[in-house]
Amino acid sequence: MGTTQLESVPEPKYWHLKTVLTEALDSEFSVGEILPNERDLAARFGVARATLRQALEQLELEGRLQRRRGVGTTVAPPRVGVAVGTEQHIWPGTATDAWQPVDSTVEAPSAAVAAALEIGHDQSVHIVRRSRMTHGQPVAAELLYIPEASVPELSAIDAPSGPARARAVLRELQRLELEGQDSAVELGSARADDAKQLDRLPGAPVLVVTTRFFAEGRTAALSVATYRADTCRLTFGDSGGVEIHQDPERRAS
Amino acid sequence: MGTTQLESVPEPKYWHLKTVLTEALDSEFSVGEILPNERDLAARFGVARATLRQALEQLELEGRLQRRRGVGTTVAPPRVGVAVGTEQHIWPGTATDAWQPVDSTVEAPSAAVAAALEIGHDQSVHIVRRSRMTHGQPVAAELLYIPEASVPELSAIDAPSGPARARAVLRELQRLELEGQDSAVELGSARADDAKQLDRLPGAPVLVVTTRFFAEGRTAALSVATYRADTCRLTFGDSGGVEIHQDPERRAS
DNA sequence: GAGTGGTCTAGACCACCGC
DNA sequence: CGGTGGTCTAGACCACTCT
Repeated sequence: MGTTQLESVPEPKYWHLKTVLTEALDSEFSVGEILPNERDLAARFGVARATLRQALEQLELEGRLQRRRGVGTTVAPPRVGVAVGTEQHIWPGTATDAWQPVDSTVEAPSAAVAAALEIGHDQSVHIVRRSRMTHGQPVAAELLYIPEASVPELSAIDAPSGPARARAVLRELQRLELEGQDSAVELGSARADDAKQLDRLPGAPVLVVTTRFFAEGRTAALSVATYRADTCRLTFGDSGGVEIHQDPERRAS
Repeated sequence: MGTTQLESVPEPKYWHLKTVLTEALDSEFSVGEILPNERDLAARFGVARATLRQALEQLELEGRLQRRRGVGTTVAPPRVGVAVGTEQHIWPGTATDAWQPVDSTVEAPSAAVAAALEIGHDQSVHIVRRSRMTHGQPVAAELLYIPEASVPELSAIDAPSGPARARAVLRELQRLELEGQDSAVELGSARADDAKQLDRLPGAPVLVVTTRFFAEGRTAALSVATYRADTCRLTFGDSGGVEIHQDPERRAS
């Protein structure tokens, strides 16, 4: 009876692997360093490649690793904090805007969008696509839904297409005075077009931030922004940077 | 050359599967209904079980399915919106509190926690464990770190242990007047203890909400709350319920 | 073309739940 | 106990990137 515990709950191999790798990342690797390839790592740990991949996938989900097909697996930098809660950073068109307009179209809204905007299913909306960059990397792709009622002066289409068109819509929208906003965050997986914009594969985990903007007593716009879950930490509130994790502090080489 | 496109980008099977299943969920299934088991489903679609599971995993990640070992796969209800942004709902001990105290200990803080609380590594902190319920289901597990300086009257330990002890700490903390707070959201995977509290397997995807509470010009407390990513939509701001998804509206049988 | 990660297979066994 | 989802294997081929 003096032995170690009988292990009534044997730990899955991939879970143990993840722990070992986490410790290795904390102590033996520096940011940007490339790991051995999956086949070598699997052999080194004496497991099947699929099992190793299960561990790597979790580590990537937690933002510790970055994997790129055809290239390799590298140690990821700490997640970047991106502000999503302060009005200044979000209300389209503000000076310190991290968003880049991509293009814009006019379409009939889906039922869900129409409901959130409190408009009829037949009233068309402007859809502005934007892209958010941080440190030269794309971190978010956004679809901004704007009822035509919010930009009444835009009846005649002056701007041809592309970014110019998007900017024209945003310029009109900016005339409204923002009265409040309302956000929700949930986990999703990247649609094919978002994935391309975010430089990820389709299905990659993303944080979907849905924001309603209120002006003139109505819902003036609806933003659905998908952020890369692996590289982003969304910050709300006054100051911008909490730097806390459950695990011990990390170090660089 | 009159044929369909040459498909220079063949869609992965699991991705196509996911699409098919999503449509089936939207049109042919109602919330709570149980799906055929994985072996049958795989056979029906003519794929290996592992491939089918890849599709199911994504659907579970998106909150469309719920899988329980030994039981089966069921159609998940829409995600519940949980408010995390309003001070009233979070500041410990408020009347309309959805949190249930579990227990409390005094420990030396990890380096990361000490840094966030701006205290020395040697000053011990109270750690209060709480659990958040919604609709009878556990949705979040929290660790609240409270420097002893924030609850000076608590030097003598009156309450024995467990929930009573936790409540005593919270009661003291509540004396402080909250001056502000500061949150960040990121994706993580559940640690073993959190997973048990959330009724999930270790490694399950969670949304980690890190909140700093400010009072008396200091960081008075630090909360690290892990929410079930599959069932929760975190809401910030005034009103509580945005109900938007990228996909068409869902229906019930 | 060589090397990487991404997809897929067919099978096995295990842990858990409810009967 | 039978049925479920969870883990694991050993192999194959594909898509991509870089040189």
